[in-house]
Amino acid sequence: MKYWLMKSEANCYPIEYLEKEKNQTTYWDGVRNYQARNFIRDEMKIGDKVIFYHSNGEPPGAAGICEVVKEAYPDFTAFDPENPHYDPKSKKDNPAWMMVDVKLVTKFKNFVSIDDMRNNKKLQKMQLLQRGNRLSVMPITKEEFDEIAKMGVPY
DNA sequence: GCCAACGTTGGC
DNA sequence: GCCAACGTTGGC
Repeated sequence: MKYWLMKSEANCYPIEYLEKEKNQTTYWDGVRNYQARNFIRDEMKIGDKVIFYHSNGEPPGAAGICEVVKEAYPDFTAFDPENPHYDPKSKKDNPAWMMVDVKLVTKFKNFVSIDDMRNNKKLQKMQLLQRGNRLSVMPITKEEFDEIAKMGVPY
């Protein structure tokens, strides 16, 4: 099993929206970066755990945990000219962009801000915290996942 | 709203 | 295939 961190803009699709979805499940659309796409297409498997991260938030940070419940399939929002994520380069017979379905596991009782993560020695190496990081989907280690989960849901 | 960082595009 | 210009991301 792998562990991931995925960013969603806090003012666009916060974790509260996922909470309200039917079966607390949604499709993760709008990834338009090849490196992130490759992770989704090639490496994400059912049961993988994902840190749901709020970017552009007040403050930015980890809001909860979800898990992959459906593996990569074409991101249909790329085919729709009306959709903000429309990309004419992606054809139905040769889709450029992929998505997975994720289901909410838990929303954190304690929101874990990016400052909290920066101040935690065990999380220093995370790609998220490196200068200039822009990837919206990135792998993290089990240790990092467990640490964030511990900070988010204290006993 | 600013702007550093970085990915993508397109002329050559 | 290089690289300048441009667009986007995302923390601040």
